[in-house]
Amino acid sequence: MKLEDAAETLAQLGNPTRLEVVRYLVKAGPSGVPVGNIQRQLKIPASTLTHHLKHLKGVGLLMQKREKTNLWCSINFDRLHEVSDFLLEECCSFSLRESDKAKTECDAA
Amino acid sequence: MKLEDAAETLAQLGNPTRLEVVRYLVKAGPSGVPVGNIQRQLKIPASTLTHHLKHLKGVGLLMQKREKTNLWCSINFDRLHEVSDFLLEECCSFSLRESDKAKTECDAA
DNA sequence: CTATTATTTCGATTATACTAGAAATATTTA
DNA sequence: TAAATATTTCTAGTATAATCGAAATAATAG
Repeated sequence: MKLEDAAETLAQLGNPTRLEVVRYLVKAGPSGVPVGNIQRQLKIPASTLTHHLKHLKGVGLLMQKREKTNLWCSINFDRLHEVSDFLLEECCSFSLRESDKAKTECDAA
Repeated sequence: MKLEDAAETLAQLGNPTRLEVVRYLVKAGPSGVPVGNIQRQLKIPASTLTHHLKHLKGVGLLMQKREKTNLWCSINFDRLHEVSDFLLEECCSFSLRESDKAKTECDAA
């Protein structure tokens, strides 16, 4: 993952409203949730939500699938992994928490 | 980690210049690097760099320690872990990549 | 076709972030 | 104290983002 792409993706995750949506979708799992459901559950005005969904889709975090009148949204877990991987990329040998220093999880890397 | 804090931290990581700094500091390891070193290596104007370092410090990603005229900067790896943990929080059971679906790493969660 | 429900576009307001040059401050060395 | 190096503050221009109401556009069901 290129730095610019990672930055853009992180920036999109860095908005509280969007992060809330992401968390909601993560909990919803792969089957996803309709837009209106998100809107009602998280009490986000429809136009605001559409705006944010477009952002999330733009960086590949969101997948959408139409079924009848509903637009189902689901998280792209692979993309979420890519971002978190980028954050920890190449820091394994330095990344042990103090509390984990005695363990050896990272020895293999 | 609270959602608002995670969002704020992710937002700070979401700027390309700052993410470049973070990556540089990650590679530098726990001993860190002086501000001027970052500035010259990444060719970031001093005032711009100071500005960004303040942001990173503000969300606890950056630790600083003075030694003579140099201000040494190092990454707070624990904080970096907290953020990436938040991203994957509670998505373990859904978070297998397609290519990993056959494996069982997440079965314990 | 009409009504209903779902979602998006438009438009406008407001706020905040990025950038960097110039000047200021701090710290050390001579 | 003066000179040199390191870092920060000040300031200002420019750009981009967040928000949401109202109106517009799907898509389906009756």
